[in-house]
Amino acid sequence: MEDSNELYRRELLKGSTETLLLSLLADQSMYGYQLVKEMEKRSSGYFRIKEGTLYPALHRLARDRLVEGVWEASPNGQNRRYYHITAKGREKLESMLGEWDLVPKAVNLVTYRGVSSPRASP
Amino acid sequence: MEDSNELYRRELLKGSTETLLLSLLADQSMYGYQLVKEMEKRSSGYFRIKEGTLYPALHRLARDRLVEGVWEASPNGQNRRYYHITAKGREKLESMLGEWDLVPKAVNLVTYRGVSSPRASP
DNA sequence: GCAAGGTACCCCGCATTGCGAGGTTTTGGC
DNA sequence: GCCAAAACCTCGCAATGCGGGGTACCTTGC
Repeated sequence: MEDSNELYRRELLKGSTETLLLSLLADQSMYGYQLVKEMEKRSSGYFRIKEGTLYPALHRLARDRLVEGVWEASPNGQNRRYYHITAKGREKLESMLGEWDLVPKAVNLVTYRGVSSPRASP
Repeated sequence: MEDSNELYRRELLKGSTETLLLSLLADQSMYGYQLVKEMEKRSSGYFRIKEGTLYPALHRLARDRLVEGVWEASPNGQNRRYYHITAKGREKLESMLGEWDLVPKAVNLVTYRGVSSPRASP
């Protein structure tokens, strides 16, 4: 009875991938594979970004100049593409996190569910 | 500088439409047009579901037996299709809201952003 | 020295969703 | 009679996530 929820979750997470990637990259530069592992680790296994999702997303971010990818040789000699967040990327991240905060608030307005933390109030 | 955010929001909200609709219908039965207005009203204008989104979504919900649509004549005599949530729909809604709670938590784990409300404990 | 598995990158095609644009019928105000 | 609003609907596009497939390198065990 979990598989229907998996599809639901997939749809739910659409659009959030780029925000999450930018968040990680705002902290430190990483390469693709590392991003997958780090994401899973930090979210306690919740976010398991697939490679078929990751690389296209990184390319979009690069295309929009939100990150910059540079090939660098790792200590072992293997080539890795490290992604660095740009100034524009940081701006965008701020704006995205702002959106991210609004959504649950609006959802709570609609669903009512316990007036748990209406901390905002002039 | 708002239009890029609109596209982002659109992606962000993918998958949440059905949850929102079920939430409203859990409260009381409504017809399509009413759902649009009520959603916008309750969310203070944040959610403006378009008809091209609404009706397909309602049909999916009906197909999955989460809601039931019945034609009824309104006081004026005009025919409206009222949607009623089913028992299965209520179950599903619970499960969806559960997912909805998990997401922001996992996001906070990844983004760090202030350990604002770690209310969840043992 | 070599096979196997992990690291690390990538692309293609499918499924799903949200929406703009368009269309229909009925009601009500002028 | 006419036009806006209510109320329903469909079609095609764009965007995303992902499974499956492909490549190349490095490390480890034997």
